[in-house]
Amino acid sequence: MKSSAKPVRVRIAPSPTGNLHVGTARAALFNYLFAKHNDGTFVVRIEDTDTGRSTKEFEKNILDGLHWLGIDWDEGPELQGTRYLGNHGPYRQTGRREIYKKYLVQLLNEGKVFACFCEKNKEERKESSPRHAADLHSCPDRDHAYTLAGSRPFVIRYKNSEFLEYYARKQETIKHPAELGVAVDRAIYQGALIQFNDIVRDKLEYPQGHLMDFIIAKSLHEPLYNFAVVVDDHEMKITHVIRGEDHIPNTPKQILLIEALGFSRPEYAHLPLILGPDRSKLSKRHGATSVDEYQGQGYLPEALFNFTALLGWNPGGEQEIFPKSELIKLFSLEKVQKGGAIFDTKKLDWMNGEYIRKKSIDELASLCIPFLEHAGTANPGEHVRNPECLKKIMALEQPRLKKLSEIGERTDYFFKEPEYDRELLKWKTMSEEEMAGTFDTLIHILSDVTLPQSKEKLEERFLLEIGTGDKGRILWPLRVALSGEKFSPGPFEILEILGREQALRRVNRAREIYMQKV
RNA sequence: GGUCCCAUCGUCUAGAGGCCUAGGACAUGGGCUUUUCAAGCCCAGUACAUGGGUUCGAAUCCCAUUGGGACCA
Repeated sequence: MKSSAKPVRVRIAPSPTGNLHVGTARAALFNYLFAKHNDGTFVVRIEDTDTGRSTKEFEKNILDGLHWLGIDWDEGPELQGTRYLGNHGPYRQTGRREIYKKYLVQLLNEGKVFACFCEKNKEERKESSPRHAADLHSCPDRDHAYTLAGSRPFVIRYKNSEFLEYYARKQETIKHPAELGVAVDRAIYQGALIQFNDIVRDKLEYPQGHLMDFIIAKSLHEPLYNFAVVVDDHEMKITHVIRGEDHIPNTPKQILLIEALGFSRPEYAHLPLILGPDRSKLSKRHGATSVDEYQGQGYLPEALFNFTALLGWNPGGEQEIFPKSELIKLFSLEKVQKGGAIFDTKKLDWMNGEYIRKKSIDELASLCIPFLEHAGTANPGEHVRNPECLKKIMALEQPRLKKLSEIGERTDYFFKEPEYDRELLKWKTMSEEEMAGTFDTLIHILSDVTLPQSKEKLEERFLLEIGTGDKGRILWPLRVALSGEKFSPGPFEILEILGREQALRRVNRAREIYMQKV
């Protein structure tokens, strides 16, 4: 998708205060798809701070998670920004303090912000102020000249109320916001309505009267999110800001800052939220929320990528399974959904199964080995060491598996003799005599055949013996004797893998277990 | 509480005024196949939140109500 327009540049700004949340991953995914679709650049900038304790660890987790999903970036912390269009780094907020300071000083000098030395901390304000007081903050410092004198703590506030006064002067009928108190009528403040375009939802607007002086930095060295992100978007030449809907309320503040700094406005696209089953924003109380948790449960990156891409976006056809390249080809922000989407793991499970079935046996085997070892069932078993055997097991489980993490539990009977209830051996309503006969037949056949043999050959041999009767009479007890499970793959497949010695031992043991109690 | 955003099956969604007695997928139920479970194939049920407009015609456009969510406090 070559476009003759200027190349798009998008970014994500994860804050390393936790693991890679699926919401962040989805935002990354959409940025990635958009960038790739338009032959543009995808930037990762880390919104770190000094206060975060395990920031480094979380950052690694986030970047690893993105890599695992198959989302790679053109500029970001690991690549040093050397791949495209020169260096826009550093890509960590803590490395850019001088840049922020420069713009902070500029705004102070132009009188567009002021240093506020109010001692009132957050708790005090909460208690002493009427509702909305935080929005209508006024303090004696706002009229003072900027000074660094004194070591008192201060915050830097954007002087929004001044601009409101300007609008007020333009229209004589307008009252000063302070006089109006809480009720700010948007019609009265028409002139102060911040409007911006959103690719997903068309026009959005916000009454400026609701954001009076707001804090943009805690000090010259500690910029806050809204300020830092505006500076970085400008410095990094970001053309499209694609992020979650929860950022809509930040946008007007950022626009005010963009205008104060004389930057140009990027295009905005706000993505619908990913919700939990109760329709509130997906959070820990809903269960797994981070990409590494899904990885740990044995979801394939392709499946999670495909599933997440279709959460809040759809290319319009009836297809469900899309390889990454196809998603890139089809992606468009215009087709992004407006309403939030519930993260439905049932559908993810199905999709994961589809991707598991697409894997080659070799790939599946190497993906499963860590899970087998983790489950402890593969007691570094001879079967794991024996690749031929492992492959056969994989082929058996491939159509059944929804998550790789199930592999241990599903196949542990290959690695150790199964435990089961005596009654499970009985097929429908067989009598004791019939069961005894079945065991005789099984031992007879198993002693006769030479294993290993293909399951087709085995089946042929057994059917010869069984004749035209009810096959379950022989096959159900055999299957249970071999697997100990109520549900499992067929007896011939298991037989083929276990070998004669093991099979005979298990059938004999089954007979013992069955006879014991009578 | 204030502001903003959103609204098609249980869930993800198709739908850009007539192709809609609303299509697909997951999930659910039933069937085929079958020694069991999967996989596969076939079938079924289930949705345009409500009320007003606009229009010859509305899931689609406008308004209100209701409901949900986000952000701020």
